[in-house]
Amino acid sequence: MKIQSSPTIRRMPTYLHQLFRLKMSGQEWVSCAELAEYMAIPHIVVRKDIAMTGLPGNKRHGYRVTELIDGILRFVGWDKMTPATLIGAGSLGAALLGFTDFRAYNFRIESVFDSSPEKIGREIHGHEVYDIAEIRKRLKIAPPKVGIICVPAVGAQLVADVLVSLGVKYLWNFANVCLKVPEDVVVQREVIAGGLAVLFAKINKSDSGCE
Amino acid sequence: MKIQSSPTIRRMPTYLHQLFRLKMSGQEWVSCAELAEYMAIPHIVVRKDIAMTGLPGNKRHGYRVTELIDGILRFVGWDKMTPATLIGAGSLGAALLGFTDFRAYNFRIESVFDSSPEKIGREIHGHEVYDIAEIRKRLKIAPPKVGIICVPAVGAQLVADVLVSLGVKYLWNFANVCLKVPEDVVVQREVIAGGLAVLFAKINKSDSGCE
DNA sequence: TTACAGATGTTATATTTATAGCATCAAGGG
DNA sequence: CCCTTGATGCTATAAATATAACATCTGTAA
Repeated sequence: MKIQSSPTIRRMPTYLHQLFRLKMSGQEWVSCAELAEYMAIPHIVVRKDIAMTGLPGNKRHGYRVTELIDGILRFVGWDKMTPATLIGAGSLGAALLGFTDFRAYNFRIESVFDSSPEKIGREIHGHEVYDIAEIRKRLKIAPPKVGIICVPAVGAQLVADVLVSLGVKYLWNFANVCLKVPEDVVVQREVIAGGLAVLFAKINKSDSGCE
Repeated sequence: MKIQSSPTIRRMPTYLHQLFRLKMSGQEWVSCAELAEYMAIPHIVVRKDIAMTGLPGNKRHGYRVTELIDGILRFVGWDKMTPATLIGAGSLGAALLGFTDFRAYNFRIESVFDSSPEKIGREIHGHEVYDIAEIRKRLKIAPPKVGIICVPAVGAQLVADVLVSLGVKYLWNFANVCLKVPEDVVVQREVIAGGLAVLFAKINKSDSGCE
């Protein structure tokens, strides 16, 4: 029944993404100020965030890019491989399957399920779509750690129940409902409209002329 | 250069969604406890959130569902119509076009653009996809208030520049980059991996056995 | 009438997050 | 050799958010 959102943790993927780009471009060192400027946030925030990882920095050059990447991956828990399954290969599910950064996070979507005959058997971003009717058979032996729910709201609870009964303890829920799950199951719910609400809060503030 | 995420505001769409369902089912009154139980959060949180809207409640029955809906819509700024344009009709863009709650928020996506010949001219969830090359011509006269960026990371900055030059002051950015925009332009960036990071934070906590 | 239950409203406290200021260190240039 | 610059690290404060405890109101039932 606790609440937490942890803005610090939410910023980590953005740091990572930029760090990967820097690494690719051959840059060896990076400073808090540089990351902060890219993200348009105060550099203190970046410093504090990185401090949480426990990674020491060099007082002259900042942080070594590769070390910082490893440190953040370890901090978030992305240093070890995590298997996942995705239910619902609609547009949102397809978007997730096409998200390339997951590989860098060692987050592996190992199976994809859908109920629509048009989608079953098709391949999306290299993942074959299985029939949802086969989910028990396919996941019984080795249930993945994370279940990603991308089905329409009406079917989400049913999908969650099946996943839970298979032993999946962590759910990433994109459906527009709040799921009822046992206490030992953790749900992370994504609310797209939440971001829109925040945008509107900014609109209201700037439209009313203050600042 | 400020930072804010405002968990309170992010919860509003979820309240709304549930309230719409209650309204549809004919329920007239709702209590904080009922909303809290649905969302699996402490009821104090709900009370405080609703208090922010300034809406008075009835000490016996709680809040009138219709009044609460209107109060939240007004609080977020969704009581008046907001026109928007969406750039990038890939899977993510299509998912957004299929998000039905936008109508309830008076958030209207009036035009959709893409650069891919396969998509131009097609219709997605009732929206015809226009050629991105025509964006200046089509939006010059009446630029929408909000621009939704759903293009791949490489093209996002270019799209943002065009939108800004057309007078769009608010951007909802789903691309995996931080955009550089003038000071008077507001960007709300969505980071899907952020939610995954939060999920992993919960995994680490529960796996290490504390609690 | 009166006690009670169930709801909001109010006030206070704890916790988390953001911000600011200062100390410290390390290289480079006069 | 010392001073400056630019980076991290540390400590303190401010602001936002979550939590708790208590007060208040209102209908219902004994």
